[in-house]
Amino acid sequence: MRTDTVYKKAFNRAASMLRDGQLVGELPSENELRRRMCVSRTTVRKVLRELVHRDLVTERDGFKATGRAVDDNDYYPDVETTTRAKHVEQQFMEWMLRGDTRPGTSINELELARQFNVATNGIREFLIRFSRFGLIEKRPNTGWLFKGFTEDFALELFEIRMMFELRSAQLFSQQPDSSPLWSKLAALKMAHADLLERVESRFHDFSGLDNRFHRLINEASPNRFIDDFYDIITFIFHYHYQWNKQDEKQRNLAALHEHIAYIDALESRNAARIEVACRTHLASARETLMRSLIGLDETNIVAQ
Amino acid sequence: MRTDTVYKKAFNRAASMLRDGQLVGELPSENELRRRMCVSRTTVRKVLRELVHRDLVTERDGFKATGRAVDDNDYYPDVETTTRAKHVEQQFMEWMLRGDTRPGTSINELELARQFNVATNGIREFLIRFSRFGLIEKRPNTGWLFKGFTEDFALELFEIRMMFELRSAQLFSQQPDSSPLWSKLAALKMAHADLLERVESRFHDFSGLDNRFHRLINEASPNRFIDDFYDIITFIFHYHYQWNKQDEKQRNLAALHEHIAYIDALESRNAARIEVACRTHLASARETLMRSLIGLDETNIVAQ
DNA sequence: AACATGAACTTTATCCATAAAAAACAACTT
DNA sequence: AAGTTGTTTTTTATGGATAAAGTTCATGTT
Repeated sequence: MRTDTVYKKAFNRAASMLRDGQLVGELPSENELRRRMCVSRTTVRKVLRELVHRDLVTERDGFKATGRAVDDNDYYPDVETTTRAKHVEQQFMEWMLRGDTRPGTSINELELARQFNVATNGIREFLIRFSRFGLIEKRPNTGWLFKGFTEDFALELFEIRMMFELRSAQLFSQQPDSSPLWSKLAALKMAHADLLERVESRFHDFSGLDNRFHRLINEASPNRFIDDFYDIITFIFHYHYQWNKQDEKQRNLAALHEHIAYIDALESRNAARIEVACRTHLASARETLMRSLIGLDETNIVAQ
Repeated sequence: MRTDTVYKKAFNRAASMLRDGQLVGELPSENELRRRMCVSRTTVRKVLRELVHRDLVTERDGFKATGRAVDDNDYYPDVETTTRAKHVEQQFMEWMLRGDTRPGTSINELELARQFNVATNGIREFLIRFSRFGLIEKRPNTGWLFKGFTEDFALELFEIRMMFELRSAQLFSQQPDSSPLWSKLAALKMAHADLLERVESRFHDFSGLDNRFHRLINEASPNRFIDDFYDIITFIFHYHYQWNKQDEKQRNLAALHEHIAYIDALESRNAARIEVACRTHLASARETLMRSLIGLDETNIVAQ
């Protein structure tokens, strides 16, 4: 059966809106709510029904208004708001990056399905989606081959990333002064400076900034293939560093400085300077990844 | 039910082997056949059973030998040797490229499933696979958006292609003299010269050559992301030109000459010359595609 | 006419079932 | 021991069913 995660997530969102006063007194129309919550009216109605049922919203002669205060345990737990597909993704990534899955291992849909407690269909769909990341390969009628999260992979990934980023950075710098992206860049520079001051406690915020920065650079002259490639990077890094926190503060601090230099270079519009700053930053990111891959390897060897 | 296309294709292959004398007298072992036909022994046995049943192979005391001559209608028809997934692919590509599917159209899994006569699962898997081509986009819980086989698409595609190919061509030219790829390149040059002589009748053969050439260039310093990207190109061109044959001979003739110039440039190992030849060739390929896109557009407008 | 709610209908996300194909096991033969 | 064939087990490719979510239609209000 299809999960009702959409409803539950919407419900939680509605509860939050009630709690922090985004909804007071009489409720807006179903259509208005639908727009605000980005779900269909059918789902809005289901949420409303439950809100009324729990007295979080009162209904009198068809008029709905806020009811009793929202409690912490009115919320559905997080697991229940996560799609099956997302679950598969998370479990697979953990299996791949955390477990001792070695390059050359073959992946068995049925086995994963049993392990993750989903139908084989879900596994297969995930694997098809995931195959674009270059880490697995389909062999028809037979299964999938795990090629390994290896040094080679990192090198190939960064080779492309370097090409794309150099291209985008140069194009970015060639924009007219009138482009609104310049002020976005300035804002981002400020955000970097801010974070730098609070880095001791907030170094986790870096990854969001990193993402915004690299996406901004691509915005100047968009290319869907470059965007897609950046999705791969984001995805891989998200999961990899989620389970590999060594030196995180250190790493992020260094990257912050590199970004600032890189932004300065962009603002200077000096092609050579941009190239240096860009190369420096990416080379450093690559080294960081490579180092952590070797770390991973050793962990696995020890764990065996 | 799963189709038995693997078996039927294997059967046809076995029939061909019998027909053109690759199998005479006593048959090799099941394992040997399995290896030659790239299927499991289970399938080989099924094929053998049917061959015996049809007297194409005789069996006496467990010894099998070739039997009566193979007839044209011993073969299973082509449709029956094509996987459902492949069918979906073909029908979808036709629907997209041939029909008057306009950018912005939304794609409905259920409708396609009915139209192509397959389960929705198959459609969905195809769409997930196809989404990497940058022509469609998934909107969760809602469906897919067809972004259009447009000029933008072609431009973005060729921008990346240019970057990749320039990179690969330079790296190719920097290989040591001892690399076996040089002789492969020489062979390919010969094949081009050959084709050039017979171009009047055999111009269709160009696309195979084109593929071999561009893949060879990538072989010098492989990168999985570049390979994957080349898959996109191959796929798109395959279907696009399958239904768009205008000027085919003309086009291929021009491309043949460009290839030869490009190969000469590679052999000269002169970076500047390589860059020029590569750019020239790709620019021309891009123009061809763009022209045919405009043609497509007009056809659609007229057809409406 | 523009918006609300209710109800009916359609499509997506998900699970389950099963024949075909692959892989593993077993028992022989050279 | 290495290679055969026969048998059993496992896995993949595909179809089918259904609750949840989205969309459309109908009817009623301001």
